[in-house]
Amino acid sequence: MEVEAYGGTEDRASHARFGLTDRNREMFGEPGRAYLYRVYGMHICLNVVTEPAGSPAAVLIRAVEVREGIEIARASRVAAAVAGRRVPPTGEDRAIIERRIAALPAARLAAGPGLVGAAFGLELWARGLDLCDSASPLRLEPDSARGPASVEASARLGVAFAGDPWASAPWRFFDPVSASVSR
DNA sequence: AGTTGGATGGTCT
DNA sequence: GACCATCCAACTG
Repeated sequence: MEVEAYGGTEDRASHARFGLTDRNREMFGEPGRAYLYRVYGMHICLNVVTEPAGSPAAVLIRAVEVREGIEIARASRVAAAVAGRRVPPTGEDRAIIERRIAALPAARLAAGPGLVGAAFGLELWARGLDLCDSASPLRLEPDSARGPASVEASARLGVAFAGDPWASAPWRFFDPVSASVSR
């Protein structure tokens, strides 16, 4: 498990630094909803909106441990890899992708922000879903079967462009024991 | 083990 | 027109 916190207009690493735009609209909305965006033209990233409407902030879900539906997650990873191609992959290309993903340990299926989107088969239509609604197709639920996780903090990744203090703020939180963390 | 570059397109100045 | 809240394969040493 691995997450990163992003703040409002003052946080130079946050999408909210531009103020309200079409892309970051969800960050300014109700807490507990999903904020999704596309990065590098191909990956979908999932965030949880965390502050009341009007106060933009979100937590990026950078990595999770897939504990159920592992084969579904593998199939979603394959589908995402295939969909990311401009030209349709040949049968051989597809076989290579399938073999690579079949060989992945389950712990690595969603071990990165883009991989979380791929493993869950997320697309932009999931923007704004209420993650706290038990009827939502995408939601947060307590896991009573799991003990407390250990938590460590570090600087956020991939935000050097923001400069200090934002680039070095220790707002990445992860379970150092977990194998399902980006690297 | 560490570094580099390609894929790929929306978003913002 | 430049820049990404990324991932992976293909290099170097």
